[in-house]
Amino acid sequence: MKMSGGVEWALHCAFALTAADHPVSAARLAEMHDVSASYLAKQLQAMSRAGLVRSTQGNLGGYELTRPPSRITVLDVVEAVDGPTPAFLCTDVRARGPLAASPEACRTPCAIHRAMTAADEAWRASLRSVTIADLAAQVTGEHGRGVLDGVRNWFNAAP
Amino acid sequence: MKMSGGVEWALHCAFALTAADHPVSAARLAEMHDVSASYLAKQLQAMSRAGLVRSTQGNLGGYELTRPPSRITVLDVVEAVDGPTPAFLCTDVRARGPLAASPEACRTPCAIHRAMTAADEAWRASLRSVTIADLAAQVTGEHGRGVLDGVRNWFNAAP
DNA sequence: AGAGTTCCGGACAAGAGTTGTCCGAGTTGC
DNA sequence: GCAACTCGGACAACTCTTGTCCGGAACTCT
Repeated sequence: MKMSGGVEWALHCAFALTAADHPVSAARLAEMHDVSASYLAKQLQAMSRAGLVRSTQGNLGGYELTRPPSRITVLDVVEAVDGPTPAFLCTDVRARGPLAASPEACRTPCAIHRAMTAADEAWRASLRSVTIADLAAQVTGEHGRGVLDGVRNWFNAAP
Repeated sequence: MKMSGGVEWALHCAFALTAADHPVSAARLAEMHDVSASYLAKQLQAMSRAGLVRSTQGNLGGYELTRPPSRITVLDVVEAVDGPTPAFLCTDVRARGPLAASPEACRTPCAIHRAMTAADEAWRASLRSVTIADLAAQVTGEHGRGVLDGVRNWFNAAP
């Protein structure tokens, strides 16, 4: 089981956009993190489809957050990029083979399915409890306010 | 993000082996669940490597649980088949690019890394809280004792 | 209005990981 | 000792992710 690597990029972008007061282009975000611009664009488009960021075209266009960072959870970003589908999908094994359970017994999800769903929900709840603003607060609390200021200055500097 | 489909098979096998008092061959387990025998063998080998089941070769060989089902958690099976690697792997994006953080600032995992690790741990804790015996108890509580008895009888019947 | 940016969506190739199959090594029972 | 049966790991086929690229549309500045 592996999560899409683009999730990490998207989270870092969401964190960086916290310090921006202008739209930031995808190319600039890619340059900042030293990652592929073409591929990062794909993640940003996914975030745009999910309504987390707003994209403006044109000369001074780019991406900006649609909501205050305290209203964007880590789960929002993960689901936007990686998809909302749970990792475990039940194929109803109990309904196959010579000992197949009766169809009416399969109306409720099986015990295995429930255990996996509960774990998935615990995972989501944990990600839902952390917002982008929390991440920013942790970073400034540990490494000082200079980090976000540096990002803002770099965004405002000429390319 | 998608989990290996073999995890579901392995869990069903672990559940079925609860009702067995003899070693059961991989072919018989595959026939019972109507899945590919060759591929199911791979999952059983992984469980054997993890020490969850013991394999005996020869004429009446097969697989059997090494511990009582109350000592085998769902997480044990998931990690045996799907691997113990967490889904999220941090590539230390903050240490790259023109705004790279200083190396000494990267001694501790970044905030994003911590959030993902905490969620992963919550997921694992949920899976760890359910044992194979719990699954069997749920099934008998909902569909009666006949289910496990049927499995046992089918195992004891001649192929 | 025109030129220069920028995003958007899709098509496309490369790579990794999963899914599935096969045959040899070893063991057991007769 | 023999034969039958089993597991175990090595071997392809396939799907999905990763990554790239290009044309079209929209916006800003001159």
